[in-house]
Amino acid sequence: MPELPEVEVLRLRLDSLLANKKLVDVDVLKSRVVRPELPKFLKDKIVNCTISKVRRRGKFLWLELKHFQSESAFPLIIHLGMTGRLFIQKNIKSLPKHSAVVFKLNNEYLVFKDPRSFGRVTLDTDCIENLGVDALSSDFTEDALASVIKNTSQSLKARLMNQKKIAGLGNIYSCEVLHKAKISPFIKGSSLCANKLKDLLKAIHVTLHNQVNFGLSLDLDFKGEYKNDGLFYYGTKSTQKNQLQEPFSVYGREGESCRNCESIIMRETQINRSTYFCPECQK
DNA sequence: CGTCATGTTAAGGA
DNA sequence: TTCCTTAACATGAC
Repeated sequence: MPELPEVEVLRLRLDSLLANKKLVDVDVLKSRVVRPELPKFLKDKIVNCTISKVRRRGKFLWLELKHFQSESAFPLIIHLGMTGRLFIQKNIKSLPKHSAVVFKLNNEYLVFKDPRSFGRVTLDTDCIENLGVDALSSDFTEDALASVIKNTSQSLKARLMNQKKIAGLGNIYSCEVLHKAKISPFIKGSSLCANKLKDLLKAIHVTLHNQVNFGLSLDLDFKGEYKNDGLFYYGTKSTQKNQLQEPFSVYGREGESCRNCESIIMRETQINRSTYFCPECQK
């Protein structure tokens, strides 16, 4: 589920559903997902806290918690990893397979499920303190982008995916953004001219905003099924006929033709991931 | 059977 | 020290 637009859509929906609700209990079913602290420590800290706000930076989501007497808030951080999903159930008579953590509220349950267990629930703030600038924040300027992509031996795409430099772009949207800006994923960032740098910044903004709007347009119902379950999921294209499709330009389109120039989209391995690109548009 | 998958990070090398 | 590359984590879809 997990790049910036999907997490942002989830954040907006969760914020309206969870604000001012109280955490009554927590049940950790997959202890691997709660790390590095122990599940008991987590439970002791968060039970009886109230959720004041749901926040996000990059792909990290957190519930801002307050103890009933205390003024200060602290974050309960949730990262979805590759397969994490969050949804709300009225009861827990049947929990989905691979449920990892169940948060009990007064009249409902917030369920975190994660088959691959790459996701994480934690009180340890190291992971958000070391993040780079959020790709949708107003601090993500031309200067910020320039300082991230120059003075390195890494390829431009590797740089875009480095969360310590820019928070929010993953493999899908890094491919998409570079195609939109018509820039090769394999070049060094230092070789980008000023105009191309502007194109790239704009492509990042437009692509991410469009995807957030797309996600908000989906009809989600938080029932915890694979479809319409409260998650903006990139696999939605395989659901109902009247559902909008996520229109990727290059990602997952190896062998298909580029919509700009008709060339065949290629796939190559780069930093252990698949990079999809148009060899004509992105020279 | 084999290959691929939206992500992070510990460990090792330069 | 810092910066970079690789392998590993665990399960499912095709």
